[in-house]
Amino acid sequence: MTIHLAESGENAALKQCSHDYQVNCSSCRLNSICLPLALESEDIQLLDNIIQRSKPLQKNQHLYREGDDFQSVYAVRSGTLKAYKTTDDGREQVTGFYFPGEILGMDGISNNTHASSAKALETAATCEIPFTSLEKLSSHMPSLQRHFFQLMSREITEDQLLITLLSKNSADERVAALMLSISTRYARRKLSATQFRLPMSRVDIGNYLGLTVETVSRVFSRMQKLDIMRVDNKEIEILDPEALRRMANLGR
Amino acid sequence: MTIHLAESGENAALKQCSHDYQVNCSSCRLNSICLPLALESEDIQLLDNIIQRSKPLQKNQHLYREGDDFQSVYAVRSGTLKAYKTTDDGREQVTGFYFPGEILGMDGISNNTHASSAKALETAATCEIPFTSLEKLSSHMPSLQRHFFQLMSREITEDQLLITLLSKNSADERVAALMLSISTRYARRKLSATQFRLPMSRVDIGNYLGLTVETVSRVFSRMQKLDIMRVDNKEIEILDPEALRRMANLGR
DNA sequence: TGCTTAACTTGATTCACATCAAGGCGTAGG
DNA sequence: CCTACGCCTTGATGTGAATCAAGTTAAGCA
Repeated sequence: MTIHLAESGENAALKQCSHDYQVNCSSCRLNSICLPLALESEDIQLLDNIIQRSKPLQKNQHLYREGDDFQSVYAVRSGTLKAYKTTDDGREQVTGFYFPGEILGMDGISNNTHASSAKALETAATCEIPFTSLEKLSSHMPSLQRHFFQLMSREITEDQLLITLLSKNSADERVAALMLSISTRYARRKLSATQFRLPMSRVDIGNYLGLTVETVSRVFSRMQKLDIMRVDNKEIEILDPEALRRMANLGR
Repeated sequence: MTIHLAESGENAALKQCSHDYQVNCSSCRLNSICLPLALESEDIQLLDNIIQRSKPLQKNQHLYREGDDFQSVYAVRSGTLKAYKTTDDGREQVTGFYFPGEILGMDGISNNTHASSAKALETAATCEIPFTSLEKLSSHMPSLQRHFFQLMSREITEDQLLITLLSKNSADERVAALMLSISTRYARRKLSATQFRLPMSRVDIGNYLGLTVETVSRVFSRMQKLDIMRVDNKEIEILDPEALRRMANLGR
């Protein structure tokens, strides 16, 4: 069972502080939304065996960088990360934010090279899933194979949503849509859907949504004035979810 | 030369006119860029067995529609298709163009429902690959599993490219980038990289790139005036590829 | 504790592209 | 053959968000 104890007792120590350092998928409170989803408990055990849990990343530390050899995909255990690409002229494009239970790094599969960089927006812990092991395991576990195909497909549909957002929606709509998306993701983890702290800066938000910081800031002010949200720096409180949905104008 | 005889001898007839109606992967001239890529010839045979080749779609016919049950992914054999989503307020977002050898429909895997619609921009033939069969086959053929993971990952990285294009680049840059992309895809099929016919309308281009028809048209005029491209309705000739790359401003 | 720098907000101005409007051209159908 | 419609182009005008410019608040650090 023991995977890579550097020295004695590490595993035992980890078990003791399991609230911030989960040691296995079976006991992880994210397992219903993460990769183990839809696996039998014995299968979860097998998956568990290939997963490597490393020490948390500090804020601004990289999990991987664009161009790095692709070895693994990662599940977020705690904290938040952003994925981004750097264009040749040095500008940055944020391609996604990753919350606990979400998987990142799949864009590296196609070329065996990470197509984007990932850095921690705050202290963050991840589970590393070596891809070759995952591939082998998938061959023997149809439900895992299926689930991983679905995860990749989900990434595609989410990218398409962002594409539509960028090409068809106004600044107000984009920001509102992001707030709704974040709210939903908190709710999925049984956290408040109406009060939360944004882990990313205004710059990151603008960057993700194809807007400037100034515009993002103005939209927040506008939402505040309309009593749709209370915005106190990174603390968000959604006062009128219905109005927010109307503002996002995405339908349902 | 006769193409789709309904009655006897269909297979034999097809073999005779294999240049426009490929009957198997082994003899398909697209097999080096399509799904069979990286498969052994005996494995290609197995893949071949699950693939269904149906009669061509006419222009504007749908291959599948958003919301349809997901059963299969498709490889383009000839012609071109566009994938698009319809937003709740009725507008359309083109999410991709698919040329011969390219795979579409993977966005349906996540929900067992097609997340976008696909329609033929001109007469087009496809190979239907039933997904459950593909899954089973993948379990037994590591190289196929790997290749399909890579295809999905490629779709992700390409969507990310479009995201960056939409959020960071000017109208000129977007159109130039699309022309380069199309040029590359023709070249991959050993066709001219500098002279080709655009299968899609200006509306579709605008829709894909988040621009209006008028803007697309103006960019084409500008390119023509600068002697970067000759544009005669849908006929394109790239006169100065280097200048086009500079205009796209994507670096290499 | 105060200093320094990063992150955010707000206002004034500019600009790229959308919108509105009209005319040209190629193709299908009577 | 002519008419009609879809598709494309070009011009004039409007506008949402970018840019430029300050100032404020929050946060790291000596």
